[in-house]
Amino acid sequence: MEKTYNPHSIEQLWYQTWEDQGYFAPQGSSQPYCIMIPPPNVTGTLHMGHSFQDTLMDLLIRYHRMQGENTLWQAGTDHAGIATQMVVERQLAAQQITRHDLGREAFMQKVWEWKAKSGGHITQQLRRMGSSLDWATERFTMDEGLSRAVREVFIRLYEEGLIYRGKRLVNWDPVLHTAVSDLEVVSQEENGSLWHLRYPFADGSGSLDVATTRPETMLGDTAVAVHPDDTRYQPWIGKLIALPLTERLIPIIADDHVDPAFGSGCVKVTPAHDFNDYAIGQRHQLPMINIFTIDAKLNDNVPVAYRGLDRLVARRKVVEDLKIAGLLVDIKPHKSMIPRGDRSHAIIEPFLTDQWYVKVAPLAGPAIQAVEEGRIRFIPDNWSKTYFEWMRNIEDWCISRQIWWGHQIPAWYDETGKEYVGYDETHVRHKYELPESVLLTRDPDVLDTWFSSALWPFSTLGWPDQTKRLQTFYPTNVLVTGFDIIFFWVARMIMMGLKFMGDVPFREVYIHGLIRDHEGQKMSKSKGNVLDPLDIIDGIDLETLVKKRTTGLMQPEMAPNIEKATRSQYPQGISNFGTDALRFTFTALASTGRDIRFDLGRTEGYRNFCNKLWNATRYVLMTTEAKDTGLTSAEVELSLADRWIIGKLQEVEQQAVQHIQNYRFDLLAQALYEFTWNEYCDWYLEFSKPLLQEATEVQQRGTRRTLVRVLEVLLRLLHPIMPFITEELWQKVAPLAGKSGPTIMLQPYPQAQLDKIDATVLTEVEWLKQFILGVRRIRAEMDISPGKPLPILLQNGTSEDQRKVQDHENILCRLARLESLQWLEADVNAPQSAIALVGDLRILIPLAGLIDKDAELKRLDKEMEKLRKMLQGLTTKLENPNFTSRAPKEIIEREQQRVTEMKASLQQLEAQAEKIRAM
RNA sequence: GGGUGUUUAGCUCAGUUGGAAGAGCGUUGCCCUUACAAGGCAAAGGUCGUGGGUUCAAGUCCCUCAACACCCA
Repeated sequence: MEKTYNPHSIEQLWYQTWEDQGYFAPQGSSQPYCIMIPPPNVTGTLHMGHSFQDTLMDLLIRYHRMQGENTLWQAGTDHAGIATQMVVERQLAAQQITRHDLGREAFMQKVWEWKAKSGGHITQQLRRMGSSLDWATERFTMDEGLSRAVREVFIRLYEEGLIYRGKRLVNWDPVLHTAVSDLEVVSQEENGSLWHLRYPFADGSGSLDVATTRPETMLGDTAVAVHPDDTRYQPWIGKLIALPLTERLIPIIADDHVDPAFGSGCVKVTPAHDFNDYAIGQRHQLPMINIFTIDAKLNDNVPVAYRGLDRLVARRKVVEDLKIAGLLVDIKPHKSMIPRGDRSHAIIEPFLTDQWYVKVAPLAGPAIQAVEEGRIRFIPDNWSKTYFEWMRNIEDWCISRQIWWGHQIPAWYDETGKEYVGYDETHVRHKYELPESVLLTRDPDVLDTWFSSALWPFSTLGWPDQTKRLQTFYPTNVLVTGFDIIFFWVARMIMMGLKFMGDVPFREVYIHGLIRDHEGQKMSKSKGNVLDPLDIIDGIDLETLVKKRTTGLMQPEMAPNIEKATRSQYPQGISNFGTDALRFTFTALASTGRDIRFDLGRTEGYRNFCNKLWNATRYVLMTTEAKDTGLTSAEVELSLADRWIIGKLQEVEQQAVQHIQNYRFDLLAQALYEFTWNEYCDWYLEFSKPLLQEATEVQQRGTRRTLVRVLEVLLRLLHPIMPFITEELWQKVAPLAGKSGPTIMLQPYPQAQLDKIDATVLTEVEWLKQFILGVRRIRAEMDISPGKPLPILLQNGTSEDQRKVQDHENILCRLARLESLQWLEADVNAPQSAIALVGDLRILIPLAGLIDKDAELKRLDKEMEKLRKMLQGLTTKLENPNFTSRAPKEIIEREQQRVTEMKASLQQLEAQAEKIRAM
């Protein structure tokens, strides 16, 4: 074995083997366990959020697979309507072609070609993470099968009246010319102005001032609203305004949603161009005047002078014209939230269009109930509150998009505009008895990508066919996802699952936090703080990293700052930490919080952990290979150390399973790290060294057997977190432990055998540790070289102490680096010494030539001071009659016990100090 | 404005039914000790955001306030 762990020499090879051998496929007929991958965007590349989430899913999957369950991790990607269409359009644009030049059919062909060529990028990256997805049954939301499921659901919902077409306000992207979902709109604070406009009364008796951030929309105003209790305006409610720049008269209305403290307390109401105003318009039956074209230019509903102007050009002209008319009161700087499309970066407009909707309320009821009744459990539980909050205020879901790439809506219109819904045109004609003479045109719109994602838990398994897979794996066990898409995806899957499968899509929803940078900032290209998981795995030099972060920026002026920050944060670039270290980092970070700060220092630490495990294995192999590791029936004797580490192993096995079941991956990582490093490596391997040198052959056989067996189990315990290194090492260790099999992946996950924990063994090893630590502490504090063997004297021990010293003399001498051990009678006057206590046992290290007398006195003083302080606190507590009369007996006894021990120690130390002083 | 969280060591975070304040990283010493310097041995470092309350006992339960974050409007 290499002296240093090198992830790259092992990772790819093992993944290839696993995939080729078909280990990722469900196996057997035992209890099924299934997780659906949240399908990543087919145009996407793997980011930190994915790799975090996929690590946790893979951990669960590997654990359950090792438990022998029939385990499926369903693979797949979604077709990402807008994103994919844009990618292909951009390629066409390079050849000066638009999709309209090609026509719909040819364009779709181009998209499929792109998908075949480049659509597998993210799935390749998932493989680099070690994800054990069942690739053989990978699905895509535009597959024929999934498309059939989409049509089926659409038609059934339509026939039940749960899908309808209507004119509503939607988020409109004026560049892409489509409705977009809330998730695709990013609102950010931008500098703007608040314009105060004067609206004169129609009867000339005065005017009102209104404040607005969007003066151009005044051309579509249909009312002015004030708060009903606002005494300033009460007299004018019901009066008419002569809307400036137009010929229209609009009423002054009262509505409690008006904030009297904002601006002048009067708001202009533009129901066709603002979501709040739309609601006001609904309440007051106001007319809605759409003043925009699909490009967000002013249309023919405004006076001629403004027609055809872009909204921002129109804004300047409106303001100018109002100023000329003397109706501009004031302009104040104002910060407001500006919604922009996450793809086009255009300002999104609330826009009145005909769209298809899902009537959500009837579906939401059962979905709420499923969570209330515990048929679906959120972890952590408090996310159910967020879920309920949203589900109880749910609005209808706009599912149509005005793009080409996606599931085209299965609706046809005749020449009068009447709609017919069916599987295809033939079916529609048959179903509605339409003769060939009726000209039908298909609705050009496609469905929101989330519509097909909502069906993912059953469409991937073959629905609407009642396949064996569907029967086996639905409902799935757990959904692993971020809280940001509870509304967009989780809730919709629950609704659709209940509706079409009659059962929940998953029994548990594990909500994890979102990965942020080391300062808690969201990672984004524009901030230049993005880390690419592949760069952490493979490493990247500084220049490449800088280049990667500063090219293709939306705001190129940010580049110098980004470059500076990057150079200062990663002066050496990023080292190649490997997949296992990255996975361990994610596992250790997966606590219950909602923000997770990612710090590469952690990854480095866990890379070191891999190296530790690697070298521990090297040691074990060096001491056991080609030797008898107790595989035959030859006699075996287990030492105290052997029995101790076997006991500790049972404890950590028990904890590991508990933590996985509780979804506390951070605690899992911590427990395994602690056991590996601080118990197995720091103590047990050290104990084994003297044993293997000095013990009898029967005992050595026992220790060698324990070394390999414990390591073999440990590798299995760690496998779900770190699949590669554990496989590599297991292949070497397993035969020595009497295990065989082609892969660690399919070996059983360790189960604790609690009867192997022996309390007396644990206490005895604890005693050994205290003894060794006592000597080491003096050595370190007295500046005695760690290499120098020390002669020590022992005094005042019990017969048990004497027995222990005798039994473990070689361990004590080796680990504490002792030259000699000698017992003194209690009444013998010991030479001037430094002292360490293990209970009543005094460990004396003669000062002669080694230790400064004053230094030892100082050390003793410090220790005594600490003891006195603690004693003080405990004594007052025990003297309090309230405590002694009300606290449970065990607690009181324990405290009394502590006082006794401390008093004894203090006495010993005081006597020792006295003695040194006297000499 | 409504909702949900967070506040514990220099940094990032754990902390079970209330019963001796923990880890990793960083810092400081000493050591290249035959598995590992990506290491070993040891040490320092905390009024648990504030102010109250319940209790024999509060990081933990209740209330107040403050700061910060996110979601919805």
